[in-house]
Amino acid sequence: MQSIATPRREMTHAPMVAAAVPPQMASATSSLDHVGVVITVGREQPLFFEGDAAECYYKVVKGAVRSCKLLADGRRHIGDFFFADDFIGLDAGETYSFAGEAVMPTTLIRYSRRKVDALAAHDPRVAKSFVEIMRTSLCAAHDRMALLGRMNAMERIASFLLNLADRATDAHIDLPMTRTDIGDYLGLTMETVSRAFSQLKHDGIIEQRSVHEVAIADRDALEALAEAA
Amino acid sequence: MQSIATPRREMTHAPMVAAAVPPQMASATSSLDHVGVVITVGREQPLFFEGDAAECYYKVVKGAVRSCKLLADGRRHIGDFFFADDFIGLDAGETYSFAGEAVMPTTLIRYSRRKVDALAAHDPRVAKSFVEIMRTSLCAAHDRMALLGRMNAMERIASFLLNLADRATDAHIDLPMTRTDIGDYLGLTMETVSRAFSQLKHDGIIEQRSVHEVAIADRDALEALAEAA
DNA sequence: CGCCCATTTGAAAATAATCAATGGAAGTGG
DNA sequence: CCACTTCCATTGATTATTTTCAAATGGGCG
Repeated sequence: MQSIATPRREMTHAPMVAAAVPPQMASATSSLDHVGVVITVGREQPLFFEGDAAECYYKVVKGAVRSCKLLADGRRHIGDFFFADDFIGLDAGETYSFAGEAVMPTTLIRYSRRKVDALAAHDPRVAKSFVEIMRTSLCAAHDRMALLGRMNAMERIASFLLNLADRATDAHIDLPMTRTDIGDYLGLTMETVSRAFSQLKHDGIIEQRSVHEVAIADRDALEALAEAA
Repeated sequence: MQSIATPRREMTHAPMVAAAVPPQMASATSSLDHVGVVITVGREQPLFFEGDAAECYYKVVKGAVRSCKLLADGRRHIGDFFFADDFIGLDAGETYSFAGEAVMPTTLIRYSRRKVDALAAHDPRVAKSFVEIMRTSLCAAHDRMALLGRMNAMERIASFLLNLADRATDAHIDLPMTRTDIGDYLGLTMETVSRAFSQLKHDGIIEQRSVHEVAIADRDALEALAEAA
């Protein structure tokens, strides 16, 4: 009875907060399917705004979503990126505490929160999978706080890339988001992000097929740069 | 049926992650009492280490606990401070993802995780209160990520003080932790923390009765400094 | 009373931000 | 289909904030 372990994602260099549904939960969450509706959202389009009444959960099918918070003077923080299989909204109270926006054209399943919560209330398997998602998110959030609080620019970028690499299916990493997005996610400016990428490329640690696609050429070196974690 | 709202803590300037048991849950969590053992821990003493098998939950009765993560080269990050009524450990997987240490002589209740989880498994009220604690923690964690990623030193300190003030029972704020602790919590150095306090004192925004006790003299000014959130 | 350790304060150094300009790719419209 | 436009990324130079290094102060505890 493995109530706790999440084989799916390693936490070694892993401050990625998004929580995919763990594989052993697949059957449980698939019971949600009949309350979900498939929707598509265009690039840079909002899913919901910060402060909106939180009436839906979402699961990403294809594409990428970011969660954003805006400070009073317009500074932006990206809380997380959500990719295929990631579940969005479990942490909401009455309202969403962040905006959800599509980074690229994205397909999602939208669930009525009311229905799903009711379903979870008398299906312990569903409830448990939700708790597990929250638990994983919480650990990842703590890892990312340490990253934001204590790592320098290159360490943050290296951790970020390793993180994405762990999620990726093949050798290359998709970066559907802009450099500004990455900066807002890592607590850096676009320029600092760009310089870090240039440095990694110059040092032969990554290769860049295009702006939005990189491959790790020297994983050991990248891990050394991120070793702080 | 208020399944969501947490009247207890306002999130306005509130990146404090620790989650107190919401008041409406008190009766539910009090059913835990007979599985808990009261323990006391001395100043700077460990409760558990990062990586230890997570066999217990804890609730602070009196005193203060910090959660710490160490980076490879010794840099330290404090994930959270836990005060009276805060619950510790719900986010643990098989092992603790951070160390728990008493900031001052502290009294806690230690719960067998196995027993509590079993209890939660067939008492929906307990399970629900746990989910609520995790949900609150997750929101607070996101707020604090934005703080760490996007706020400057003075904004972080101001937010921190307002946060503690919201939890405080009377007009003055207890700071049982050291300046280094505050720095490790806010992603700053001890010196930067100290300079911020000196500045606030100089500007008449806070008054310092002692190193570990301050009073907010000009709340509006402090809120203006923290307004970013 | 005196020692020790945390805090405060100061000066110098470093990291990242800001300001500014150039380069390049994707998409639009003629 | 090509040229134009626009937006994003890159690179460079300068500035600012915070860190680091160093010294002095002071409060609490034995």
